Amino acid sequence: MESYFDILRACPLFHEISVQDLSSVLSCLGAKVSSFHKKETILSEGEPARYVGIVLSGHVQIIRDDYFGNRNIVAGLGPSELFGESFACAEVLAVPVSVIASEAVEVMLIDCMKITHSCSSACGFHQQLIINLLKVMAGKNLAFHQKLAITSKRTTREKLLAYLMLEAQKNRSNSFQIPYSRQELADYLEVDRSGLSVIIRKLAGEGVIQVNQRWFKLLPSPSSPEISPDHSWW
Amino acid sequence: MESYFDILRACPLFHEISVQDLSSVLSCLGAKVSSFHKKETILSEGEPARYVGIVLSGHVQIIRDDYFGNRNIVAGLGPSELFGESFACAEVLAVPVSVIASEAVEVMLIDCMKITHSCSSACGFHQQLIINLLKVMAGKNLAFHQKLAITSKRTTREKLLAYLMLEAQKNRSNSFQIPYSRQELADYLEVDRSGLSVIIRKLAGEGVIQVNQRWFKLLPSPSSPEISPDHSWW
DNA sequence: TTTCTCCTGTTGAAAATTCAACATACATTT
DNA sequence: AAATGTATGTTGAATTTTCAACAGGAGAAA
Repeated sequence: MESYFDILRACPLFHEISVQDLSSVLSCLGAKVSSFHKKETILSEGEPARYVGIVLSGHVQIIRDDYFGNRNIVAGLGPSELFGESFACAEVLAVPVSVIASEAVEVMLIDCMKITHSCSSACGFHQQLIINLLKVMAGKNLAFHQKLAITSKRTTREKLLAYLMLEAQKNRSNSFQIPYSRQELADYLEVDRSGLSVIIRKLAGEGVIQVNQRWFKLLPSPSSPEISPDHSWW
Repeated sequence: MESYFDILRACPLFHEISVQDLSSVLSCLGAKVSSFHKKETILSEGEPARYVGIVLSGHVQIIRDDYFGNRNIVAGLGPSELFGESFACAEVLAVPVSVIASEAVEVMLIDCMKITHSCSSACGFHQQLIINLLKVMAGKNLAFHQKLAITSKRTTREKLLAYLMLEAQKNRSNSFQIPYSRQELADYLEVDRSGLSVIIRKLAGEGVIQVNQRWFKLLPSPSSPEISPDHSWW
């Protein structure tokens, strides 16, 4: 368990909780660690919600498939990030999405009730945990607004550029690596994969971006100044 | 203030708080009531977030306009519903959306800090308020998932039907009134208004729905059974 | 190396959306 | 009654997306 402390310290759920206390907090919460292989399902659509998950290593994706096989990637999550907290808090009987391991992943699972209900031994951390959970959820709501800002754009081109600009902002650099393959990026942006390919090539041809696999670089345009100092990357 | 008690009692933020205690809770929170005319702006994009809003009467819309004037209606909210709680909790310096009065509206505004930070007089309600706020946010997250399930559909027809089915479910009836005009519905579904008109007429022609202004009725199809007992409405 | 699979890019045709412009209906104001 | 403004439906052209099918390349496995 101790080997994950760096990840857990960066996890907003444990903000303001010291490393020394972490062990006792985790055992009070009954935290368990599980591993999943690439493509394995961590939580299936339709299941009741109970656990809050924390990504310890690897990546997971929140997905929703419709009856015709179209996949929508709601979000991708990396180390220190939480999933399932909203469903568990709302005590929904059937979660509307699935959570899958997009690559080999380790997650920590915590029964949400153990967070929101103070324990009998009255350890003094629940108050802080609840406040932290509140902030996590607020942050998740903001993330949803960002996703909406992307997918509400009408064309593939606008969606892609909106996404890339947000990624550049997150990475504080004009060049960055995205966590999605082409098909996954299309599923995230809610567009057709082949159409996305065409747009990417076109934007590169216009000198708006440079691309190499999962690497992207936003090139400064004459009108809009660059976001941050750029440096070559290939 | 007392005239709003029925609305406030139905507000999930005050769940498990008795009507007798409501007055003292509200004064402890420094709750204020404001009125806004139709189309007036309650909160402007770019402003810092501070207040949680509760709709007392009328309707508000959470909107985002892009630089080309395209409007996206993120959500519409009626009496007893909250807005702004995520931004206030996350203490964002510039909210990414605006909140406008889609019709004449009264709202109660509460400083979010007063909720999340226990007061000096140590009134015993903060713990309950925070738990309630947690559930509200969890519910908002679910609402976002629903909205994504609608807007991630690729065609206007699928978006409209997904929306109408959710409304029918909410109203527990195949016939219901939607809170949006045609333009607003198009902005909510993220599609073109005139194209939406065409689809609505087509669906009515196919016998899938009946429409009259804001009234919609989902007609049972041979394959899928109806959602609930239907009754004529015009 | 060879084979196989998966991922990505390409293409063209079909379908759907957007856009602009106009017609109609309804309500409100003058 | 006339005028005005707003909301909605209609239409056709231009644009964009989707869909299906295929080709090339990278990597894994035999």
